Amino acid sequence: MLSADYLRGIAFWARNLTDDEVERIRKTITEKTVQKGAYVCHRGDKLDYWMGVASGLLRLGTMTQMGKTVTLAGLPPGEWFGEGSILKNVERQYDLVALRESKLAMMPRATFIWLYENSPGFNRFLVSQLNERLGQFIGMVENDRALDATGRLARCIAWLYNPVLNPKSDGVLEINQEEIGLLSGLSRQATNRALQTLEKERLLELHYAGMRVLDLEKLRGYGA
DNA sequence: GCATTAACAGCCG
DNA sequence: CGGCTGTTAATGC
Repeated sequence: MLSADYLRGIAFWARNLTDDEVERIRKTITEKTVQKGAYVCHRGDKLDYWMGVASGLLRLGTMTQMGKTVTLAGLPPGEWFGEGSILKNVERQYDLVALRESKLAMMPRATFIWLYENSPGFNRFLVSQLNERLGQFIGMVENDRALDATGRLARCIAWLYNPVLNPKSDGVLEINQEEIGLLSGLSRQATNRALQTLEKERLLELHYAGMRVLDLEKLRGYGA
């Protein structure tokens, strides 16, 4: 069973809840581990859980008819997702793949609905999360048409670093070049070149299997 | 040209 | 040693 402290560590929204609320829901939340490359769900699945990334990294996306992968978002630790399908009680709209071994926290639909109907703190969180997502996707539509590889990579890094959606970020992204490439739709080699360009411009600092973000605003607007 | 795959040597943990 | 990184060479659109 998850402790209240552990839950608050992996779920930013739990800090908006009263102790009573946390006590009431934490018993209902379970965890599971998924292996690298495994699908968490496919488009069209009916999944009765709201899920959070406790550790690892997931990719949210779809396939075109040609079998080409389109990434819609990367989900680093601390992010929770699926509220759209839960609220509407419909099938999942997207595929979800683990890019490395990941641990998922799963909240049953009944618990989610209970929070939605009873907890003001939870609702404040939901509104800010939906608002943040909306802003991200609008930005994607505006810019993605004419961005070069470096621009797309910069955008992708800015996503993962989003402090509202991903409150656990402290400046260091633990993601290797292959993984960020998978999210950006670039080969590992192209990713490597783009990262070096961004480092030369001092927008980030490369580390072994990770990087430190130095200028989030410039990354977000790169090439626009 | 530009991006991708394949291959390899060097480095980090 | 195994995984990650930086380069280069060959190939495709």
